[in-house]
Amino acid sequence: MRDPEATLRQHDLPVTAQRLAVLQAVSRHPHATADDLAESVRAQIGTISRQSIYNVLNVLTDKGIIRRIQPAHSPALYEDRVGDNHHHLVCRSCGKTEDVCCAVGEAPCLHAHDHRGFRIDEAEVIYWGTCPACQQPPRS
Amino acid sequence: MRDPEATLRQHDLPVTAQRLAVLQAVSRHPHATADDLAESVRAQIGTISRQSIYNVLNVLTDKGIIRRIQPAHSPALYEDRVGDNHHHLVCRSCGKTEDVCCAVGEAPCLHAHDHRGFRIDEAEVIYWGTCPACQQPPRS
DNA sequence: AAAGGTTTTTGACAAAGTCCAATTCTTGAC
DNA sequence: GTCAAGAATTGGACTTTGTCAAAAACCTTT
Repeated sequence: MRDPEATLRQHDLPVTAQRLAVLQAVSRHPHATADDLAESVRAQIGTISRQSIYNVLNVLTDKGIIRRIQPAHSPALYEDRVGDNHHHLVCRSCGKTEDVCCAVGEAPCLHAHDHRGFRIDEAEVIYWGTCPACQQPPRS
Repeated sequence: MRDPEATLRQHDLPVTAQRLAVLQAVSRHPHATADDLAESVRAQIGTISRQSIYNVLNVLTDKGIIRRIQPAHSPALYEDRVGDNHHHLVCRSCGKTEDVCCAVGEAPCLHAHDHRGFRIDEAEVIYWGTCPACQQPPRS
């Protein structure tokens, strides 16, 4: 995130310390939970209420400034990287989450299409597996 | 589901009224929530505890007899149809959920592959959009 | 029919997030 | 710069979805 303040203004959002800090925290910690972000924000500006964390994350998500992903068995994760329709790789064992580019060229990811009368606007893909660390046998 | 009782026995699960009823309810109501299923089961066998609903759904899911899907902003949904790696179409507005066959042939859905050292075992795809009913303008 | 192990039930509990009213802050006009 | 108006933040209670644990009831096998 180049200029968080400008980003807020561009979207007609009043600039507050909480919003700046949350936005920077999301930028610094991709795939963090609301709780993780609260900790990071508190380290930066002292205190913030739980409700504000959610308020800010919700408004930023609604404006499309950040993106929310919600893998099963996990609280929502937030990321900075929007508009490129990338997907995610999630470790079933430890929850480690990584970005992954759309694996099959344009379809079905970037190409919105209709199906059964549904107007489709997004294809969300999560690849489930085991990360390198969790593939290691536990050692004595 | 042809023979719920046989299915349970095939998986070494003791046959109970609760399990039979839950299995039949899942079969009759694809994409239902645990709560929906509880209602359906109660209509069939009178009463069942909330915990049993979860116990049964969990054991059936673990055995691969049913499948759990967890779209964002929704409690978990359960379905009967397993092993064919189909995907889902979800309406952002009303939550209506439909099955959809893998849209791009074999990849990336049925073909497990590795990426960044992750051992991938499943590609979960959710198509988000607006269902036909929710596309209608509200009428007076 | 009885023993043993599994399920079911009940009730408390936990995590993630939302609702609401009161307070504080930001913005834009003067 | 100051002030008013509207927006954001806070704190606390609450909701939803699901799990934990112990006691009671049940299913299978002998």
